[in-house]
Amino acid sequence: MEDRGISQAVIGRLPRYFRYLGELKDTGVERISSQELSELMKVTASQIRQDLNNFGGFGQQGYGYNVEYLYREIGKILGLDQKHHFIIIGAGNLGRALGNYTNFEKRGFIFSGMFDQNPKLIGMKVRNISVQPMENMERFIRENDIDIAVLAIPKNGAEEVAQKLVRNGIKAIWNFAHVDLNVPKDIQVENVHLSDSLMKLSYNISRYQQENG
Amino acid sequence: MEDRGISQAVIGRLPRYFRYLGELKDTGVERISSQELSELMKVTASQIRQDLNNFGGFGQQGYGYNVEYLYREIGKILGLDQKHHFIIIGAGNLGRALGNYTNFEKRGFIFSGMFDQNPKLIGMKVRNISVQPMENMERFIRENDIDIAVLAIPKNGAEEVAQKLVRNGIKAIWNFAHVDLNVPKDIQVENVHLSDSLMKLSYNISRYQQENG
DNA sequence: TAGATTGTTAATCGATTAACAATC
DNA sequence: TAGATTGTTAATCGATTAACAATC
Repeated sequence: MEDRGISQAVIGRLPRYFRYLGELKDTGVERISSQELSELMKVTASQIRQDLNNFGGFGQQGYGYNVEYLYREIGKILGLDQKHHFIIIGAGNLGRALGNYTNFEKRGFIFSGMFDQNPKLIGMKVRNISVQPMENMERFIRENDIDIAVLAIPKNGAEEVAQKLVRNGIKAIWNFAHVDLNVPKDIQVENVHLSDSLMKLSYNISRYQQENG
Repeated sequence: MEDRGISQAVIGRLPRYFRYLGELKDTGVERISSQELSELMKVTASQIRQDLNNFGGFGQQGYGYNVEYLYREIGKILGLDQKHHFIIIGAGNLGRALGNYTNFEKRGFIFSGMFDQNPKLIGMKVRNISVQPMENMERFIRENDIDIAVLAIPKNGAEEVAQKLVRNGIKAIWNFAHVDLNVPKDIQVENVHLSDSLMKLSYNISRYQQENG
């Protein structure tokens, strides 16, 4: 398994490659060299070749990379050729916003259910999905082959819900709650801590001002 | 200026320190050693000490760190002692969700305006803020001392809006549009590419399955 | 074939961890 | 003072970049 031990630094760059290649493909570009791509993406050509060669040789000496082919291969590496059913926990503003993102469907992520503990929100529709009470969640996961749960609830309830998710066989949690979840390491967790992101921005504003008056 | 050239790796960890210290403070913990904090946060004590010493010596030999003091100092480093006025461009689901996050206010980020090009959304209220037409944006930025713009629009319009923001003196862009913005380097940009994040999750699911059958 | 460009090895750079003297 | 723990230097580890032989 040569795929083992790919660093998260590399994995974190794959979606960006995928995006640029998709755009190139859509504008009819057939081939591209690591040099050209590096200028477009503002990274080194060396890094591009190193990154790709973690997964195999997708290029051809003297030619470069076939855009369509490379795009498709990176998609496969990212697992976008597979379908994933996901549920959203939390039908607040953020949960509803995520539920309405139709783009996820294009990448194989299928919005299958939505849950909330607030009785007022039960029955509300987000796209074609009705919000269900939390009590239905565990059974729903087991019966509907759900692999991803999107946690869009306040941090207080997050840990408890996460434990339930794990017990019912969820494979991955996309965590928007502002807390670090404590789950077994075979459960994949991707954190989106919006306020952390905003603080980084804040830091960089202050820093810039300090350095430049 | 000893603050110069702090790596983004370090900066990216500051909000997490800030969060843990805030929780410790709220539970009444007065002092903590790098060792104790390292166990809590699952990082090395060495990394904590190194990270903090980029900004100064906040601890005391034989004692550790005063939680309250360190919390406050990291807050200052992050610029959270300053007020930042922000506007949200795009009153779609995501824009509205972000506008409704009252937590940002606690950190000094003040929601001051919201804009959309869709006539149907003009006048809609998000908290106490009315959605205004895009035409008002440039003047609003100049007249209301806005430093941060939250870009919550589709990628197609993002670059054009970004240019307008820059021309009117915005300092930072919190970019949720799925595109890399082309702005001068004195403009701080923090990207939140949700679909990239989801793809990383997808990769890790596939990888885990491959390695474990 | 000659030219171009990959795949890959080697060199460099930066970030993390370990160790320990300084000091509270 | 003795013990604890920082601040900081040194060692290690990993990631990025450079270089170039392989090859299309």
